[in-house]
Amino acid sequence: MNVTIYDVAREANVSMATVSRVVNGNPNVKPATRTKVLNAIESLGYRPNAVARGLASKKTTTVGVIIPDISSIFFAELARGIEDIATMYKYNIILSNSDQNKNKELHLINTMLGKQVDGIVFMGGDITEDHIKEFQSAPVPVVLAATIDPTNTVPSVNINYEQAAFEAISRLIENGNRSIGFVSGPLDTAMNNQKMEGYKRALQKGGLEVDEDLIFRGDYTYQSGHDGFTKLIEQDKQPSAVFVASDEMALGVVHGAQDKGFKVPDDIEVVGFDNTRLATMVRPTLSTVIQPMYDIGAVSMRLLTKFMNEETVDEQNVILPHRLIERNSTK
Amino acid sequence: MNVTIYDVAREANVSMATVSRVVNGNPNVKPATRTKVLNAIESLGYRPNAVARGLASKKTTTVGVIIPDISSIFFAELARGIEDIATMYKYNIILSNSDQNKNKELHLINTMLGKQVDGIVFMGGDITEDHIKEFQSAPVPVVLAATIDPTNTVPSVNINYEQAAFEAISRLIENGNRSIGFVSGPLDTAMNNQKMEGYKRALQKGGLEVDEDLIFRGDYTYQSGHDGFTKLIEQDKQPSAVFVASDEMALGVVHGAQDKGFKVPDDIEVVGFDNTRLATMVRPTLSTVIQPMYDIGAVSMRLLTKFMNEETVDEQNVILPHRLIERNSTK
DNA sequence: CTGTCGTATGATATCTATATAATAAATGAG
DNA sequence: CTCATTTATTATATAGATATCATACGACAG
Repeated sequence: MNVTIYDVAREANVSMATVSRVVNGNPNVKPATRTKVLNAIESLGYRPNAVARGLASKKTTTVGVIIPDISSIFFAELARGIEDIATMYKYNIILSNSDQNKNKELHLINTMLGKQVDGIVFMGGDITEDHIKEFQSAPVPVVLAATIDPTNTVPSVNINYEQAAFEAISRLIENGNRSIGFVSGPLDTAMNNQKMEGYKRALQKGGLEVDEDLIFRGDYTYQSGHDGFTKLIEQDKQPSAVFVASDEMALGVVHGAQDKGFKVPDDIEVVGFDNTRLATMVRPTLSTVIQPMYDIGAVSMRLLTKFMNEETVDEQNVILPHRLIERNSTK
Repeated sequence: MNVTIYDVAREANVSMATVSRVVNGNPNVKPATRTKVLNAIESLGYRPNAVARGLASKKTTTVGVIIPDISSIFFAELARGIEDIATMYKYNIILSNSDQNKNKELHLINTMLGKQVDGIVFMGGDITEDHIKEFQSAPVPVVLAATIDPTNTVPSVNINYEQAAFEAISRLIENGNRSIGFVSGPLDTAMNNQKMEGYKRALQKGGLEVDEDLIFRGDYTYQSGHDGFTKLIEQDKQPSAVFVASDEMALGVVHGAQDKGFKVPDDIEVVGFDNTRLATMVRPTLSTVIQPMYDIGAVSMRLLTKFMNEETVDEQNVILPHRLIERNSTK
């Protein structure tokens, strides 16, 4: 049997209420009593039972984190941002992978609510009405990280994907490219649609036509980037530049080009997205859109703490700054 | 106020005990009663409170996972293996980063035990006596994943790092290399010492001398691999091959070599370690030692479930197979 | 010296389940 | 049809903390 608050109380000759006060740093305890209790705690090796505490106080100091895939370099970085801030505010995180499967996502939300988490950070792809209903009926706050709710109903932290894509493409147009391919992510998410819109808007503004043959729908993997390039280069209107929706796919594009004898950036310019650590691990190093993943994680967790503490929040849909960094895969 | 088991009992005109039985799938419930209860649960939207359940049953179906850095591609893959098996066995995981800081590690263990986790998967570097003491006095089982306890006291899942390094070096010697550099990880962990021993044993067996100038101590980052190569190539006895303790550093070595005008593998052969996804994302693709990270995670979690269920375990220190995969960074 | 107020402490209800023992109902044997 | 057994159900203790309200104790004002 474990040592409980009651054992400490007996050992120190006080009531459990007093022990509780000492443990929780309540100031209304005589220093002498405090010492007595502290000694008892020490000598018995007492460690408060967080489960009992959670039941009595209705706070678990635990937050749920739902993530598509922790083994993805992108989400892992986000998760680290979340966890660091959680630790800073004395929360622990329960982390689960959803694989962006809607049923899993909804199920995980319920499991976590059952575990009485004090809040949830959600990362996913497609936010449906069912998701929103679930979030709104949840008894605790929910924050979306790097995840777009088209209705802007749920608090979230993102960058402006449309604008970011627009800027990247505009830069490629400035460089003189007249035919620009796009290796996209799966088009069932609002985030990817925003990138698509930015791509199209930039082309239009630059007086270029949108050619559906120059758009390849990848799945974020290196291999799909490689495949994407192969596909694009077969088109009549061969692209002289490719905008890619993630760095990992962009590496695939770079190597796909090199494997076919193209020189990057001389024959083909490539711009990635995210600025994961990968971007500097290729030759040539990758020009990419900086998406501050760690910060998005950190800011969403911080935002969540505000909701959990019932602090006032002036803007519940945070947009963090992005930036295009030009390395050696562009001219 | 939330709906509790008591509300359901009243609604269904049964006792809370019966509701509890239905919820937990106890067969001793009349089908008619079961239906009545299920309807009440449905109509009230009852969701069992896992915290109360945890307090009463002393089981939380939650396990703690202590990991050096979730944003590392290596550990992220391990974590995914852990989480998948945890999910399979209906456990959730509380995940925390330790940065391999001993105080943080010990503190996290205590926090998690306070939260009444049913078990712990621990990943770290240096396992000290303090760690072992902590693990042994813990009221729940602990399993080490990809982490070596020199005393073999604590259950663990690893590969044989010494043998793996030995084989990699032996292969390089077979290829005719007489001067082989080693870019190591930090040498304060048993794992890295094992790699070092394998390196030395292979050299000795091959009749080559161990030259401390050909050993560079990196820190697992790409940059340190790059630096490592620069350093090694300045030595009198220039290496014609480099064995690197991680893939990320190996990429650094490959690019370091290329940046200095060396051809890989013609001038310099490079062998990495781990076989992370990075290995196929470089040109040339990286020859490396396959360490099955996902499997190590999965097997350690599976091992932990056995301990938690008090099943018998025949071998508590599991060694998984490794293999050298030769790609294009070696001849 | 009494009454009041703030600080320190205690007693007890409460949180929401499970576990256990007691009881009631149903089933089967003789 | 009765009694023994098995199955179904209830009542209640319990897990280990916090929250709330009550009480005791000094200090100090009047």
